[in-house]
Order: sequence, then structure tokens, then C-alpha cells
Amino acid sequence: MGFNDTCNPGLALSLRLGCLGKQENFSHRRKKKKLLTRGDQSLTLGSSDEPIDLHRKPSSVSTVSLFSNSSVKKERDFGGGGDEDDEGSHRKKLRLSKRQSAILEDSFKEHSTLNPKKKQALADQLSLRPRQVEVWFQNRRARTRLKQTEVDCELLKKRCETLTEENKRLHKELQQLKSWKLTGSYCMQATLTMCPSCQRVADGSKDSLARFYVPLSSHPSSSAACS
DNA sequence: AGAACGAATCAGGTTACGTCA
DNA sequence: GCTGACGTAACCTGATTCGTT
Repeated sequence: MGFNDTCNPGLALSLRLGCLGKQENFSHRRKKKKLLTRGDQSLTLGSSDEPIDLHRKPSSVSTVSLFSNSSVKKERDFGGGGDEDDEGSHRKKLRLSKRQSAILEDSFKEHSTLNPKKKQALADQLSLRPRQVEVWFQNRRARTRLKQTEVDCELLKKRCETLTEENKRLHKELQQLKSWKLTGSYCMQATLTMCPSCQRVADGSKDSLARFYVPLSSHPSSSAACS
């Protein structure tokens, strides 16, 4: 926490959803071809140095679907378990060490997406499976988005509050002007004349109307227009 | 050339474990 | 010791892109 998550201020709440990574990260994809088939990756049960990873797409009829949910999960989750304890009867959630987290964090700061090379390098460096590095980056990006969404939310809230306040104030002002008009007190008459060319109130002696006041010197259609 | 397919990766959401008050 | 809240690793699902056939 407390990293450069809020480096993108502004209200791009919805826009950002589509722009983070999705497209930008495909350039380095698919460099290798079928070195890893799905079977190789997911169903090789401990036959290589890459631990069990039974996690891909149970939508098709794969080995995964042959197990019950929970048993698959346990096997999958436990499969690998990092470099430490590989024994145990149930899933043991790995807790990344401070060093591992720090290195991942540094790497994330550099670039929030992974390419296969970087993934493998980090995995090697940290004694983790590439899949774990991948998951960490996915979760990290999700956290970043969540945090940014919260920031955006706060900004919108504040903006909403100020607009509500302004709206109230304008209503009040309008009522006041209406009442003046009804009571015939036209002392403001001169100050409320609308300029025909710029559609603004041409003079504003009152502070509340000052924002509509256009200095004659900067008026588009010469100084005579608003007199 | 273009359709079909598979692999890789993503976002968004969920689950489950570890930690702490 | 128990419990609920919280953080987060791991997972699921659907979508997208791209290389291969």
C-alpha cells in the first residue's frame, strides 16, 4: 500500500477500465509456439520440475472436470506450494516473504505487466512458480484499479457536493431575483440587463453575479455592445 | 485469403487461508 | 481460545489477441 497507485488523477473511471494492459500487453505474446500444450501445462502431475497446475479452463471436458470441486481445488492449490513445504494433506496458503513482495513490487513499479521472460526471471529469482508470479501481478493490478476507483469515487463525491451547493445557492438567488421583480423594486434593473450578443448579464455590481460579469475591455463585440 | 482452432493473457469476480485486534 | 474483519494468494470465467493449421 501507499505506492504510486494514484499517479493517474482525474475522473477517467470508466475509460480506464478498458485501457489498462488489455491491449498493450499482447505485443510480446505467443512468441513460443506449441512447446506447452494445455495437457503439458495442466496435467503433468509432478513429472517435471514444474509442479502440478490443474487450473486451466474446466469448461471443456478436461481432467479437472472429473474431480469434485473441492478435491480439485485442494490438489491444485497445494500443487507446487512454492519451494518450501510440499507435504501436507490440504491447501496451505503461501505467504510471500517480505523480500519476495518487495522484489515483485519493484518490478511492478517498473512495469505493471509481465512478459514471459520477465515472468520466468522473477520466478527463478524468487523461487516461485511462473504461475505464482503471474497471479501476483494480476492481483496487484486489481488492487491498483480498486484503489484508483476509490479515489475517483471520492473525487466524484466531492464534485457532487460542490455542485449541489452551487445549485442550492443559484436557486436561492433566483428566488431572490423573482421576488425583486414581483415587488417592483427595480433598483437592480440596470445591473441585470442581458447583453444581446453574448447572452450574459452585462453588469454585476453584486458579488453573487460577478462570475457572469464580462469586463467591457474583453468583450467580443466591442465596448458599446453591453452598454 | 480467410476460417477454425488453440494457447496465452487479461479483467473482474470469488474463494479460502493467515493474521490481527 | 474464539471471532469477525481484513488482506491477499489462488482460482474461475469469459473475452481478446495472435500464431498455426
